[in-house]
Amino acid sequence: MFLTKRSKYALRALLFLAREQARGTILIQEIAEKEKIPKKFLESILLELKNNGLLSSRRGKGGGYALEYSPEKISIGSVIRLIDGPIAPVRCVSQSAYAPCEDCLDEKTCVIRYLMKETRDVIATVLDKTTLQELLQREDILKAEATEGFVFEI
Amino acid sequence: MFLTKRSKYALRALLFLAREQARGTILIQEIAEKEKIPKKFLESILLELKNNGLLSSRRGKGGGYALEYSPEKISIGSVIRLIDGPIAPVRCVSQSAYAPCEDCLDEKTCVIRYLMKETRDVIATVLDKTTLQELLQREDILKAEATEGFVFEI
DNA sequence: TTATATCCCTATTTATTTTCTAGAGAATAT
DNA sequence: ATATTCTCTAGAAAATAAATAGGGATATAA
Repeated sequence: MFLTKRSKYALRALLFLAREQARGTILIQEIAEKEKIPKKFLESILLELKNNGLLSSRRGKGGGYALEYSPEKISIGSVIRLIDGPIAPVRCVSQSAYAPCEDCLDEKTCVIRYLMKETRDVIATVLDKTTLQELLQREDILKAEATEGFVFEI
Repeated sequence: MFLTKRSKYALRALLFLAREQARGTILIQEIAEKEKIPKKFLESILLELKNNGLLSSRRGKGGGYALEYSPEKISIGSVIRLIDGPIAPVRCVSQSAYAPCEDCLDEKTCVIRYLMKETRDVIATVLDKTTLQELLQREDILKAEATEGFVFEI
């Protein structure tokens, strides 16, 4: 059960790009500074996102990165799968990257698998239903609450 | 998002002990063989479970391990927390082992945190509601289906 | 009491994954 | 041309996970 820094950084960078979408391309440098992400590390992350079609980029003066799709088209689940790999707690219940356990006696009757399948499904539901845009909207609400002193009951 | 081999082994061992509860104490050796778990590795796992009160043990001839509680008292969530640590995808949303992110600008308005909290909650719900006993019951059902050729719709 | 079975404990090795850095290469704008 | 910025390859460093080694402590049985 773990989100790597790599995918956390990826999400922060994508949220940043989504927020600043109107400005066109944004420098790695700026994202790294504002989001406190090691620049070289971020470079490799953004490159991976670009190579998988989520970002576009331009080199040279005036270059930088931009979202390739609008924020409501990008689900958090897809980003995490892309960066961290499968969401499932064990590979034998992964939809995107199934692999059998080497030491499993009988997959069909394995109850750990049964439970992990259930776990995978609830995780996937949460992460796939949520988009960058929804997070930005939620961010607005949280910020408003923070300044206006509301308490929001979940 | 990951279940370590260590906790998978722990669950398999506990399920084994729950199934064979009537026989009294069971040897590490037997569990290791039947469940295909490296014996020395399993030793350290069972010891940890014992030191945390889930198992009792006896040394010497006729010794072995046994469940300290009945299987309906042991939730899967508690076992995974014990062996793998917190269930939350990020520590800043962990109930059992909260820690702030070092690089977080404002925890209150962090939307990644918001989403991970939601994720943690659904995972915890699934894992904490399920006990060893329920898994054994489910196992019976799965085995019956496998032999009788039923198809079970989730 | 002696032999044997069995868990208990500490330390260490090995493997794998994650995080981060270095440095040169290629495209672009002026 | 030159400065700027992303691109690419390689790999070091750190953290975590998985497994092994070897003997110690304790209970039982003969």
